[in-house]
Amino acid sequence: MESYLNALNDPQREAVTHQEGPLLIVAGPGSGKTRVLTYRIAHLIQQGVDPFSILSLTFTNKAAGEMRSRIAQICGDEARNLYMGTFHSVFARILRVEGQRIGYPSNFTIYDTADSRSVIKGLVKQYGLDEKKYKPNQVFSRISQAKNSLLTYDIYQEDPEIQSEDLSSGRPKTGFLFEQYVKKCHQSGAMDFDDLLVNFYKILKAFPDALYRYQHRFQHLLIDEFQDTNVAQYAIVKKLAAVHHNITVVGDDAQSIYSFRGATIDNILNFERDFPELQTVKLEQNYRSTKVIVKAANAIIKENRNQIPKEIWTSNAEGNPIEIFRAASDNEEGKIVADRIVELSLQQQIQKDKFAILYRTNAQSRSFEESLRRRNVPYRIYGGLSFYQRKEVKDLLAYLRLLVNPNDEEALRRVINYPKRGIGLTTIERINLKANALDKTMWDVVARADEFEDLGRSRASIQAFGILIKSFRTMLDKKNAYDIAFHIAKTTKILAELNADKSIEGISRYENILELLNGIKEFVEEDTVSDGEDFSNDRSLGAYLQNIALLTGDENEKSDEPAVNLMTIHSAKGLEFPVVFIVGLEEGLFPNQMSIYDREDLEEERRLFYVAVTRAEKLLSLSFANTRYRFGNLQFCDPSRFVNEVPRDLLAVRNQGSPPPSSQPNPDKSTYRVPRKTTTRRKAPAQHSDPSFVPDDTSTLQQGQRVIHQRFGEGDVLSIEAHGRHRAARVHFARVGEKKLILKFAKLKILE
DNA sequence: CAGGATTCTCTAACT
DNA sequence: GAGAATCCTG
Repeated sequence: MESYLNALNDPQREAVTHQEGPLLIVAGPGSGKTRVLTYRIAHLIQQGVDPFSILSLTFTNKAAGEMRSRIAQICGDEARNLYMGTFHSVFARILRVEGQRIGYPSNFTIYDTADSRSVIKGLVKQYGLDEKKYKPNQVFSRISQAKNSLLTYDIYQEDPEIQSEDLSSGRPKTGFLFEQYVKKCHQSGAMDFDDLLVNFYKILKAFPDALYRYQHRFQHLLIDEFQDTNVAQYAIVKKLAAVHHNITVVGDDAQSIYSFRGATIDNILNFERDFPELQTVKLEQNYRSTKVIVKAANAIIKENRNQIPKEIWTSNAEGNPIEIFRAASDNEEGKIVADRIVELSLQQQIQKDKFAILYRTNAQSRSFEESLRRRNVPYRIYGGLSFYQRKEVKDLLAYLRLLVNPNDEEALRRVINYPKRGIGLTTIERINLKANALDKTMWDVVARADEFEDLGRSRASIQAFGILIKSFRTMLDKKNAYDIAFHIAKTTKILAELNADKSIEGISRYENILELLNGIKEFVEEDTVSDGEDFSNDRSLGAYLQNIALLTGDENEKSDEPAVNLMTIHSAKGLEFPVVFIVGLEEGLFPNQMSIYDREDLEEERRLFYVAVTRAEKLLSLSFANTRYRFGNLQFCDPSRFVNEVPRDLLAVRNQGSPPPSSQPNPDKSTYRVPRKTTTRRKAPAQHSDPSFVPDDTSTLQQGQRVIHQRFGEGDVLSIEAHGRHRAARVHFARVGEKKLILKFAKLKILE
């Protein structure tokens, strides 16, 4: 039974058999990280550690599921007792029990980002703030950032630096909105994703008995993808491990790609400081990729200034050179890639599921979908709009949410007039005002509509709605989740209404509802769940909602036909494929426009490229297009600088596609150099390209001023905001639309 | 208040 | 180019 230790190399074995105390595993891509983690957990169990006392945290559901099943393969049933899942799902589970301490019901709702934005939008309206300035998205991400750094709204509102940032971005009321948002969520019995971290931390901090309980329950902590944890996550983990110090973290600074979400590499440095007796193991041997791919990866990451020096190596075969394709357009890029997939799978008998197409943004999937469909190549898209985010699905789910938690205001707003029952916006606002005046929730007002005279003409409809929901609620204890959901879909006529729509979209909506009902049925009938993060036997409606709230999209796999994998690079993290296509390698797309002005941002993009490259086992292919549709209009693109960072002797040019539309005589086919600034061939020649253009000092630039940019022409400054440590201006240019410019770098003349 | 027409906005990544 | 938000009319 100890035989699994023989399958490991020295550092791997050291990591697996490490006894007590803190352990940092620095794991390069393909170095057997997941294997080490799973073996380590299995080893702990074999050594007599109770699986109930092991907490293992991962970053995505995908990773969690994979780990659990791998451990089950070694340890069998015992694996079921492990406490294991994503940070969010594990903490959500704990908060069902502990949330009461801070005034949350055990059946609290989890708001997704759409719900959160909707709350903020409502608040902006309610307080009469400028809806043009206070965009829900921007306010929300500001609040989210604060929460992930464990800043409360009090601190936020008192911090002079934060306040001056909000002031200069034209949103001084953000702190106020933060406060109102938190209060509104609390009143609605709802937590957003960030609250799942923040509130757990709050409880650990404020209630010593709770802290004691979890410190002693979780004797061993294991954290995967540690480089992608944020301040809140680390603060919690640190508290939990403070007594026993049995904490293993696995990470790779070179693969840190979530700083936009508050992840900070400082956590690794803090870890060494907080646990001084730390032992470190480095896993540098790559078992995944060919020598060519490993060499390319090393060369790419060397371009970054900030990194822990290390070099991955492999004893695998040299392998084929990296292919590179130039396409005239995004559509042609789709065709080239699809053709190459067909060719390879025919020539070398490669199964379709061995291929992956990786892109920077979800929007890029379309040209590949089209070309694959045209060639009858099956494919599977990961990510994008999840099943549970579709309107019709959310609508029916909102009924279920409302039953379980009537204070869930977002759910109430969603269904109060769906299907149409004559309760329009005016009436909804009236209910809201009344609720605010009485310091009650909207549901309280609806439920007691008969007591309120002044609800206008729709009062009867409101009453009827209240009675309807109450009648559904009586089913909660008697019927299972499926029966309730089906009953609702039927009696509200949602099913009939969707079935009546025979358009293509209508049919698909109807099918989605049926699929949702099916899913609920499956959930109800399953007696235990052994994979995924849920391992309780609670089959109630509340349990169902909790179960799906943190799912992302790639569940519900129905076809088992081998299919080409399409996904963003972010969601490809942790995965590997024999043949990988990295597409859309163009300046402004990858690296993304937003990140090319700041070294740290650019380095994160480069790490993302590094992650993409290291997904490939045997064959790697890069491609870019000369033109691409974005915003629905044609843009000309330069090849990504990242292409040039791949050593030339590792590259093989596969084609030159159609000649680029501009005059470039397609010079040396063996290389694609990024044109230097001087040779930039932009369609619209700059109006002010004259060398005498002398930029003004923009250190005091303010919103409302008018500026001239060399290339973009005249524009109005919409706002000044912080961008990392720099000041940035959001400028609307008459010719090219809105751009965000880092003032330190942008050359601007001030007009007025 | 509902339904249709039109306009706007967004596109960076995920729990 | 899609999907949501807003406007307009009945």
